[in-house]
Amino acid sequence: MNETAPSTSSDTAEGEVPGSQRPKHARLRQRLRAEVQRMTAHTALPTERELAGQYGVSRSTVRQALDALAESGVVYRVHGAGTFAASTVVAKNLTMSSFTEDMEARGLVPGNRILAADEREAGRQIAEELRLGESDPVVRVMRLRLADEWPMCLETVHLPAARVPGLLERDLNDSLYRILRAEYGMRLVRAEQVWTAVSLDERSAVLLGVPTGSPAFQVRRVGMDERSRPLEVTTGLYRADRYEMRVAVRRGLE
Amino acid sequence: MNETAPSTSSDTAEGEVPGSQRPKHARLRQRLRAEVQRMTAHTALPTERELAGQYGVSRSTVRQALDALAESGVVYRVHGAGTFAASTVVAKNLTMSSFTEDMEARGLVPGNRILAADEREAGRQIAEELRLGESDPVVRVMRLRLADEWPMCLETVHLPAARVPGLLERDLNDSLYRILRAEYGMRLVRAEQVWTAVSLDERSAVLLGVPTGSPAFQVRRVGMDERSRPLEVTTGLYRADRYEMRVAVRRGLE
DNA sequence: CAGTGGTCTAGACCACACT
DNA sequence: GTGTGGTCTAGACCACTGG
Repeated sequence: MNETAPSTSSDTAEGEVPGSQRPKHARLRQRLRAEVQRMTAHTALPTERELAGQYGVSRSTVRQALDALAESGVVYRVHGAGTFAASTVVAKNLTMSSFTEDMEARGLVPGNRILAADEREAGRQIAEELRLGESDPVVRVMRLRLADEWPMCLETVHLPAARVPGLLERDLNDSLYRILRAEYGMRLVRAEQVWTAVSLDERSAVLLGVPTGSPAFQVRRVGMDERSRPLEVTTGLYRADRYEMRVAVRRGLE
Repeated sequence: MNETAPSTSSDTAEGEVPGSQRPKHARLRQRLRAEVQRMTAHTALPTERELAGQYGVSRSTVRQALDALAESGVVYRVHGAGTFAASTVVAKNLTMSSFTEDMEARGLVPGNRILAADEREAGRQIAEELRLGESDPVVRVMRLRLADEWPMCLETVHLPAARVPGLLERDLNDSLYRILRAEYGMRLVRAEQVWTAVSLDERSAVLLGVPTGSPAFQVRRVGMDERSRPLEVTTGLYRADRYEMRVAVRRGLE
């Protein structure tokens, strides 16, 4: 990217921390995404060879950037013809995100009301999902999650107690996942989720402020680190009248 | 792949059509996936350089194959340490699939009962989603979809009539998407889906064989080709007691 | 046909993990 | 240190689109 010149002493420009140098393909991807999103749909981008020249990188690096953008549906490629801006993306790929991030992405202000926070035995199902013993202690946090002050979701998080000493003494009104990452080094990067549609029982309905029997989304998630080790189990109950899931999907390989 | 030897006359083995030669990275990915799934979790794969040697390809090609496997959660990589088999993947990435494929993936036998098949005006919403005029004709196909002979889903497909001449004279008990692809060259590769949880009205509940007010998944999908041009709009109503959605998700880039 | 994206190679250097 | 994955380059050829 920067200059092609051998070494003008400053490779990191504009107040960047020298050590935090991101790879060229990542920076290029970011720049291209910004430009593409200002283009009208189906407009052709410069060719890969042109981009390589313009940004002073090799064609492989350009392709690495474009691969990611094509993967997430920002551009599409037509073999032999070119690379084009895709239609305005209304739905993103489904990614792992916290309630806080999810609401912020929807333009809503996330809120929180702790209903319970305690330590208890794992029990059969949780133990199995977290790969613990049945009587191992787990921390349970139940929260009513708000969007613009209104009830949106009833959420229960289970964590291995051994991994999060002192968690119950902390302020849980913050994003729990920021705490887990910052204080306990738990980096959730993958999850397996099971979505089901349910009718709300009386207790849940009252908490969510809707009639008993109203439809709701139930999502059960096992969050894992990069090595696929389970770190947390979360169950969420979302009001169906206020929550929908938008997803962009692609045909898989072979 | 195969032998590194210059040309043993047969590069395409086992009854492959010579013209259908798939790229090396795709074949390697397939072989590696098969091997990895026979390994126990967290076992290290050979190094990238070893794999390159073993299969007679360059390291870049190995990486192209491994990138795809890491993306889909089959393996994970640890910088400086190696590449490892991930835990048994119970959920796949969410991909675009037809009802038929979906049921077959679940080990169920898909079935079909046509409820209606006709041509009508698009109307406002469909027209907008298919980028047609409001009074342009669309073909509508309503089907009750069965799994192991039992009602699973109520599905309504809308197609631009101009794109599918003679469709209504065909046997629609087959996979509709196979017909669209084979006969009309419509290649659905992307879709935007909106999932909601609903309570079934009386008419839908009767058709699905459950009590009125039972919970259900509703999914509305706009299917598109590689250039993001909409080709079909489908609405599905799934019995919540027989259908759940399992998804593997990852944290997005930046 | 010229021009585009798709594939592949060989080689270099860097950043990180593990011992 | 040694070895791993991560980044990047320069160049070659193929497959496809579109005039």
